[in-house]
Amino acid sequence: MGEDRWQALSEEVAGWPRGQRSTFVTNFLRDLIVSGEIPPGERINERILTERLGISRTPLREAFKILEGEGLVSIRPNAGATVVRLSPEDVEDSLEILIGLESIGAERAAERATPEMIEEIAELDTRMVEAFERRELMDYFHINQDIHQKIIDAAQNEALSRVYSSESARIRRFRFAGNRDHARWAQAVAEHAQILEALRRRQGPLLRELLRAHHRAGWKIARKALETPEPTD
Amino acid sequence: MGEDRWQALSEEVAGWPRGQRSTFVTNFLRDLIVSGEIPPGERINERILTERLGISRTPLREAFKILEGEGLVSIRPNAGATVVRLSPEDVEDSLEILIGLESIGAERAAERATPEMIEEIAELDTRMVEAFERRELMDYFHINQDIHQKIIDAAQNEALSRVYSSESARIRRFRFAGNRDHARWAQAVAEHAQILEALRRRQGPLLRELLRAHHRAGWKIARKALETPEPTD
DNA sequence: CCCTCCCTTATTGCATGCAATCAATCTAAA
DNA sequence: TTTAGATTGATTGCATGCAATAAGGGAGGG
Repeated sequence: MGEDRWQALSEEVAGWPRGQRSTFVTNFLRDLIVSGEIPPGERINERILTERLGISRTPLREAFKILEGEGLVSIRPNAGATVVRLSPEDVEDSLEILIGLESIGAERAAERATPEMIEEIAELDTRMVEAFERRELMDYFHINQDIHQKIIDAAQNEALSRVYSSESARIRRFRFAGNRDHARWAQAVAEHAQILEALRRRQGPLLRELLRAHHRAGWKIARKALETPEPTD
Repeated sequence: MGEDRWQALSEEVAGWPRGQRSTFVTNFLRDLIVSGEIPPGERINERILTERLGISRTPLREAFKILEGEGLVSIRPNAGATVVRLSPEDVEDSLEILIGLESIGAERAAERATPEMIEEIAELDTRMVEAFERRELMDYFHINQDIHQKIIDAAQNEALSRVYSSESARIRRFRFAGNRDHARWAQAVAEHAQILEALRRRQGPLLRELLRAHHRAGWKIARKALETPEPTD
């Protein structure tokens, strides 16, 4: 559990404004966790992080509590915070919720999305296809996430956006694996074109089914990559 | 915003164990908020609460962060924590999510509930009918909440249980209003009998539709009670 | 060789102190 | 009278110190 992992982030966060320290640490830590930079099962040492970030333990510990609420870390009394280790079943559980939420969102989005929202999603789709053609997986992945969140947002249900975003973050790392397979990647791009078209034509039920199939197919591939169990460290 | 509200809870929490203080304060505060004892829009004063509870500000502030994540309070820098004020639209948004989640849960529960789980729900249902006959609204309400959560739990999807529980808490206070109308109350009890029957017979789709109708009917009544806008204080 | 107990050290949980910020009141000039 | 500015008190954000606990390691007995 190398201290060297934290070496990189020396001064980069100095001077976070008063009143937002815990928020910023939370976002920072969440990124490290969902990107997999801090691996599942790893204990997060308070002292090392506070020294590297140049903040005190108080806002860091507040961040732990927030991330615990999001299901990203687990805090045991006197044993600190560890990154939660999700089993394939946990991921599948979350994915089932996400699909359910997107189903709700899809029908509402088809009804309520403004032309501007649809246009914004269309632009993201264009950028995503470009990223695909350049074979920039990371870019592609982020734009992809963004599109799905924007479709949800188009439903204009704040609770839905909040829950979806939080649940989505939990399993982001695992869904990334779904794009490793190149054939699947190309297929996903094609599906997105259909999804956009259904949204444009405001075909709610179709949109719902397309999204459902899209996720299931992605997960089928991602699951394979996860069959290799993570190290128990 | 009387300090007297907190008068009651002097010594009752003394001696909360190390390592669980913030958890306990969180639960305690959540109860006060979802029950409406701390009204929406009210600012929560740290000093008063810490003095009454006999704890320091640190675990209390951690509780604020957790509750903010749950959408129950809002923290503004240098202006402390205030109980969020939900509009009828916010409640309806959350309710739509809850209905969606219960739909997922219903079908899974019908497939996966163990006989023990169903039996437990049946016992709760009996107790709920008794509470109805004794006209004990508060008891009834709590058992009712418990039944819905247990149905969800029977789906054996941890993410679902977590999200449902959190989202349910957010709008608990508002759903309470749905039972004020006596005709509706009796109707709700009858619907619960059908719901239990569908679960026993493992009729997933039927269970789903019964729950959906149950919630919609409850909300229709509750909504009336909320048309009277809350004081803007 | 292994197991148990004790001790040391690292780390956590929480209380508290200090500085920054906000809010309310007062003063003075227009 | 009104309003801009200053001032003081209350409250928050964060850093830090101390006590409690856990984790690790060695000594001693089996």
